[in-house]
Amino acid sequence: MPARGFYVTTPIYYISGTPHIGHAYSSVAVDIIARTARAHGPARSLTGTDEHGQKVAQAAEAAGATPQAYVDALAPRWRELQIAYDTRFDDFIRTTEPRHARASLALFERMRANGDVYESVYEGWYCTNDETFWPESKLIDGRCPNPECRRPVEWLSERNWFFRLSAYRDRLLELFRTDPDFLRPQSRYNEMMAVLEGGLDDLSISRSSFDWGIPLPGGGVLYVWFDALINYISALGWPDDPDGRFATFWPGVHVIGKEIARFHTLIWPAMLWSAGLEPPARVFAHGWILAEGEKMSKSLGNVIEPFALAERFGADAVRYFLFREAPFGTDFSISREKLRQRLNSDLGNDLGNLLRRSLAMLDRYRDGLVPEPTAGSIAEGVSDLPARVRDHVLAMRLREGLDEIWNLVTTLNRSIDERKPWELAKAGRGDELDAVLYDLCEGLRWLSILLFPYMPSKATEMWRQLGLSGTPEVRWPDELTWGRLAAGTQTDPGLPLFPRLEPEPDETEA
RNA sequence: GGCUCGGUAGCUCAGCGGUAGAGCGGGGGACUCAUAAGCCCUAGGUCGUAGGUUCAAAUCCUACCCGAGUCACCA
Repeated sequence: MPARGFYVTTPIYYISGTPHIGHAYSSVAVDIIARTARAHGPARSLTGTDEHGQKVAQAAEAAGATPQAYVDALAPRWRELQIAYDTRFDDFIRTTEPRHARASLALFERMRANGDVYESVYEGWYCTNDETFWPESKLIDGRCPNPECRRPVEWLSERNWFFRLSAYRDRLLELFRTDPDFLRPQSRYNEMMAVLEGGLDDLSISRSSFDWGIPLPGGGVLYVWFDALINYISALGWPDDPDGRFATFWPGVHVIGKEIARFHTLIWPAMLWSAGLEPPARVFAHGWILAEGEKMSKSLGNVIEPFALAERFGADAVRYFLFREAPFGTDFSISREKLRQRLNSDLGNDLGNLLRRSLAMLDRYRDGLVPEPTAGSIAEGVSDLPARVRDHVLAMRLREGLDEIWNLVTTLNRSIDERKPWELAKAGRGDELDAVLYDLCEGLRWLSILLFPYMPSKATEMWRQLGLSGTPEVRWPDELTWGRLAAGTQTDPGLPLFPRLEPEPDETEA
């Protein structure tokens, strides 16, 4: 861990959309990374909503509300998603907040002062739905070429501000070449390199045909994407930085969906450079969650509803599934059946049952009191586990982090079968029995701490059953030392951590 | 169509120049502390196809087939 602060963000979510499992996925990923980082030093996480743009203005009008009233009514839904998935952010930014407008205008002015912003007339065919200008050649029968849109386009002639993005191509190429980890995974990196090698066009960064956006001096508003990106630094208090947050936490790490890699790795760094600031430290573009191998869509009727999912399986089980099922970064499929199987097998059988059988034996043989270990232990094999988990998580190898943690789960289960506490008890070999029982409790304490970022609620319940005070949200370097668990601790077994789930009636069994 | 990524045991994936691996599922076994959980044993898969380079190729090169993505401002 570097001494400076660790800063990690989700994309800001377009407020008029419907929260779905992909949003939860981004948020949980950032939450896991941030909780792990906090266990080692100063860390901040950020999420929020993107509230400007013509689409929002039109939706508001259709709903008979002012844009501001409209977005105010929608914002709580996005906070609810955070609650449903137990994600905890240090800040939640809305692009309609004054602090964001201030930062956006300041950035715009700095870019202009540096000569990277110029005024020009933009004429062309414009699709309101996509908020995009299309070249004549792309139109299909005079309509928007986006297959999911296909609405009629209109001829617009606007005097707008443009950003000299083309001037930053060489610098971007250098960034990509000198830091191959700047954008991951590799496939996204390759794609952006291809775009760079093809050259960049200047970018229109204001709109004058509608007014729902951050107003510019002299008329017009900032283009929604331009202001959206700035959220990452406006939330840190830039440019005034009264609390020193920007100085401490920027540059940060952005977790995004793969479809917006271009904005985050080409446009955003160039904007920052133009204003004399550092580009983000790293961008991780994750894949999509598919339903049975297909993209979720309303027309296919296969949309997985995030609130119902968390309700049925529990936030922690879904969180676990999302990051155990596939390497972070790739597309993968989700289904209720797969989720149930993971829950029963990994969480119920391996982990939940380990806690239960361990505490049951402690109860039976030692009245639930953690014994004094006087014989050998399994400590040698696990000493470097926390560092391995930390390295994986902070490098966004979230699946590998869980794999490592599960090695300890397996080690503890195996150790029970090998050392056979029931035989030790019958034979009156008290020291050896104490050693086994201590190892189990201490191992479970470790698991509680290591799993806290992934499954905060269940990890806390483990902690409670182990009879520990406080929560498993502790500094890893201090607490993950074998033997810190105090002898004499009174444990408090409870209900099964992950009760077995029976198949749903409509579920097809494999 | 250009470009990118992938095609390895039933499923999900790791390996990426040196005698084919893991988890899950399936099959078998010994136990009993436990959520009929856990533990041990068990997969003989022409590593998409066809060529090539090499003493040696899932592992490098070429062509092709299949799937996905991107080029088109939805996590």
